[in-house]
Amino acid sequence: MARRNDHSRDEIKEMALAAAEKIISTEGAKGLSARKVAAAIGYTVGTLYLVFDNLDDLILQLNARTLDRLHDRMLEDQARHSDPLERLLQLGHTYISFADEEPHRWELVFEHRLPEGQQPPDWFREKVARMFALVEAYLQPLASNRSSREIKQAAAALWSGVHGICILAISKQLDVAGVESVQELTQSLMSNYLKGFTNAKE
Amino acid sequence: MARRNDHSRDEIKEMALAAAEKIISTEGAKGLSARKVAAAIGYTVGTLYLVFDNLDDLILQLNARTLDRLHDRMLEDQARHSDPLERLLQLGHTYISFADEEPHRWELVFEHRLPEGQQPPDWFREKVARMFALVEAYLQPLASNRSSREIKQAAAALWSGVHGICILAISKQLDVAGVESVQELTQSLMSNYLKGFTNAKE
DNA sequence: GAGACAAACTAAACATCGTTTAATTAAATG
DNA sequence: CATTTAATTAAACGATGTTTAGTTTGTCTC
Repeated sequence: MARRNDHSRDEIKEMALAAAEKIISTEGAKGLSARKVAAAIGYTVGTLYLVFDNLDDLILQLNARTLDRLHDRMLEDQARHSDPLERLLQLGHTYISFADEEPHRWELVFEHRLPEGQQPPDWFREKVARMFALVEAYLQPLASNRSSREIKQAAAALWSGVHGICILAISKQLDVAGVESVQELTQSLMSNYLKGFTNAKE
Repeated sequence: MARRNDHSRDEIKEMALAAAEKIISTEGAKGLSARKVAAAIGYTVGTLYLVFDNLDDLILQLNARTLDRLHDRMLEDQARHSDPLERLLQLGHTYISFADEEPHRWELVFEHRLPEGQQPPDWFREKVARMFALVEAYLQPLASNRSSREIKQAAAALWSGVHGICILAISKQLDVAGVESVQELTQSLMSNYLKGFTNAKE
């Protein structure tokens, strides 16, 4: 059969991404395959390749959704606080919580590698940059005496740190180090760093 | 042919790991395959499966070597300093340098995932724990007033932070954030955290 | 030294994977 | 109604991890 047109190209894309998300969530990155996604939405692999360039493209778009959702969550959770420091700490908390709730989906964002030499498209890189910018924005009022370059760097340091905790926690390597509470570790990293950063005369 | 016994099992293992290391270094994780390793050492896949349980086993042993080498480098570089703070900062520096020089090999250690539900063997987890212990040991003299639990947590925070920088740097996501020098970022993370951690009354 | 056993090694197979191809079907158009 | 055109599939290709059965060869025993 052909030209069924039961679904538009965009609809198929949406269905495929939704199906892929479900597979990832339950089976992890290794469980994802083109045929599995195709079967889940009642189409064949061929159709999938009509809508996506290849599997990397599909994964990239899936990761974009994850980043969007994470960004939304971060903005949402901000509403709970008005104190600048509290808001910043909340960012870290939300980041860890999200990764904890959706480990496989979060993992895929940061562990998927494009073929050697190939870089993610700009629209993807912007979504990552947006998260940095969020940290930067909330850091600003805490360090008004610092240059924008210093604040940029501090934001990068903070996010990298929280990100590192996230990764090690997900791969269970923090248990080895005797860490009891990941959230507590995150708060300690952030607040100690901020103490050093905001008080330092140098 | 059979029973050539040109090489002992251990020799084959050594050859295979060396070949795998070369493949990883030049082609990255995706370039690694059982057949490629086998061909590189003049044997067949079957022989490889006589010496390793499976590819995951091979990769695990390869990663163990990488961790050993990293640990050695860290100990070596320590000799350059006597000041405790300098030594601790040097740890971070060495970690970043190593990852920068051997990105693919380092990446494989922390991005390789065993099948769902399966955990790395104890001998592997110990190698990771050893690195935490190193940080902890050099942190001790800088925070003698802190409890061992607090020092453990601070060591975990420091290592997670440096680790996070490493990962984001390798996947080029720090460029997006406008970071110029990864080493500078690392030093800033560590020293600001330490300022906060060692000065804090709380 | 001949024969038997066990171990080393290979070739070939299996199922699965990403991706491409050609063929087929059905809607849209004239 | 005939024809074009686009949607969809079935089938194929080469590569993957892993297993299987078979073949070769060193070593041990008599």
